[in-house]
Amino acid sequence: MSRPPRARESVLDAFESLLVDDGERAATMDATAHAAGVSKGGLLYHFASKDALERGLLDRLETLVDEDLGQMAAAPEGTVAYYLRTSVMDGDPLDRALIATSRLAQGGRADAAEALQRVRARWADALRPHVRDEAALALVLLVSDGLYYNNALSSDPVSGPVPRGAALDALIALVEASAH
Amino acid sequence: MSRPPRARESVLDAFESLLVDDGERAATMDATAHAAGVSKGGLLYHFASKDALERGLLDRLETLVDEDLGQMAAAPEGTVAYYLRTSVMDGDPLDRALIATSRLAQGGRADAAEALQRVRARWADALRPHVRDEAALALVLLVSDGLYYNNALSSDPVSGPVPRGAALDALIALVEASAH
DNA sequence: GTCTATAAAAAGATAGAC
DNA sequence: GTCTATCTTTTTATAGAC
Repeated sequence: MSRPPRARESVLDAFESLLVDDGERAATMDATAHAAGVSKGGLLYHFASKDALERGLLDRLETLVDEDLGQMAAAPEGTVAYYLRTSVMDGDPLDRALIATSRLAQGGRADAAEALQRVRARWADALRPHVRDEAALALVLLVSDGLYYNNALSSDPVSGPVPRGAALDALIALVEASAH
Repeated sequence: MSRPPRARESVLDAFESLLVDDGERAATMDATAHAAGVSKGGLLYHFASKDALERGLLDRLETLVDEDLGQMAAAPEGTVAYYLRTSVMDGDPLDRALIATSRLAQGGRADAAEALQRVRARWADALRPHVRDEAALALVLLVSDGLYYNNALSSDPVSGPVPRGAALDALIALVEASAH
């Protein structure tokens, strides 16, 4: 278990927060350094370029997805239900890394878009044994993508058009009925 | 029917194309002017600022959604099937305006995000009479959102993870079975 | 309506002190 | 490891000629 430097992690946290809360435009190196409480020079010691900073975020995403795949396999409510429920953003580290990466991808960062497609393919492989056929798999994946898309759009993650509580339960029941 | 100046429209086309093809980062005023075949001064005559250019795109989206709602109500295959089928990007003007607006939204443009939520609400109102309940409505909307999200991520709109042909037909059948 | 020239600010990156 | 100072390039915007 290699422990990355604290300062490096808080720079990454700040970059991620700026992306999630204010969009790709706002996530400059200057703003990131300021939000992390370091100078631009301090930031550049840990990440030598904007590109390196972005790669740092993609690496973090990869690690968090590894962990999530483990959780998913062990979920008592079932793989599909776990996957859908955790697609509704509640601000956990994976949610944040995913939204932040999606902002980079839409900004025109090709490797961020590729990273997102890669993690989606890994989730697809994990779900496939638990659904009836490919159409059912597509349905589950697309509903999850839709949930993330809406999470990414609304500034307020709690209100907005994303179903929560009983509405989310009903949606999951509906998808599971089609998929199993 | 007010006919907007040709040059103005081609500036808007160029801006939209840059957003769709290369991302928000690439869609600068300089690049837009160049792609439209005008000078920066020429562009600024039609759109006095970056903000005005972006508002121009949002206005275009609004108009195209008006037209689409008319088409949707008259679709012989049914409202839900029409909605889902046209959520798979085939490069028509509405697809492009929607993806371009989504890039602006993720870039941090609050009014673009609001515009997207507004058009989503209009589609929801049009679909509601044609589905069983709110969970079914959420399902249809989220599958569509998921399709757009994936369209927006893959540089190549034809390959990539979005179902086409028979796979799309199977998906639509599955959703309709749950929704009607 | 469209152009060139130029200003003003912001962004990414380098150099070197501490 | 972290800082300040500086440089370069890019981006937005203005002014004014044609």
